[in-house]
Amino acid sequence: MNKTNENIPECECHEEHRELIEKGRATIPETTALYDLSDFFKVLGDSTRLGILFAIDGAPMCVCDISSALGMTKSAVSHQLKVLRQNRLVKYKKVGKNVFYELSDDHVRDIIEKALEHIGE
Amino acid sequence: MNKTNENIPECECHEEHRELIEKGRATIPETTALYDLSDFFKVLGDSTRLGILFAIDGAPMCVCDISSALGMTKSAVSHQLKVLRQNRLVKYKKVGKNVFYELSDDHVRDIIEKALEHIGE
DNA sequence: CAAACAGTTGAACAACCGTTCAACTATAAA
DNA sequence: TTTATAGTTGAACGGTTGTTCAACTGTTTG
Repeated sequence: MNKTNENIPECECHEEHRELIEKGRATIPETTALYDLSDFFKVLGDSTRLGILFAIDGAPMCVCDISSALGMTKSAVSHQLKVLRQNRLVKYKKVGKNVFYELSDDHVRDIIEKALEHIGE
Repeated sequence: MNKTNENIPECECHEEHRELIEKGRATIPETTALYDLSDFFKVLGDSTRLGILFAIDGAPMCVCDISSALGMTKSAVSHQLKVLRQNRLVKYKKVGKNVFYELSDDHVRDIIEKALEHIGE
């Protein structure tokens, strides 16, 4: 027979596994920290944003140049730069008509490098 | 006057910045590698999947226990475990009626730790 | 001043994604 | 073999997200 509206869980293993469950639950960060972490990875989970980060790694670039390097419109790039700005992954300087973007610190580079190592296997 | 259908980019800085653009473009990995990388981060960019990874860090857990630890239905957890399986972030063993999941290697732990460091600032 | 250019922004649309629901498989117990 | 439990799966629904389009701001140049 089918249970509609499957409830949160109440399986037999709970008797023996209660400790395990508690231990598992204890290692999960609090909700807000978990959301912060997933939000951070979400920002890196887009090829356009990653492309921008790679492009400006080494030397700062203006929006137009980034657009050119990626082969995308300035608008699309600007929208993604906003996301990167809001999440503190890039910083920028206004120089005349141009806005130059660069990586905000080395942490991000490290994380991306570690991820590339992980994939290359 | 407004340019509808904004084209890829053709700004003045291109004359002087041509080298910079080429350099930027050169540091961007090829398209498939960029997609692999963003796909990897996409997998980590969900609080449910992160929760699962934290829960099973240390000791393998069955689906029902993971569901209990997260306070979610088995179905929702199973769907996300499938994503984690397909991306080689977890491995599993069948024992009787249960399926025990654990982290597939230490790489992921390192990356998550680095990301937590980055956020805590 | 006006014109041109760099960049930003909001609305809209389509594509994507996570959860729910219902049904299914498989193993274990009665 | 029948029943109950653990887990998986596909469809559907609603919310999110990335790009496009059009309009806008601000700076420089003529």
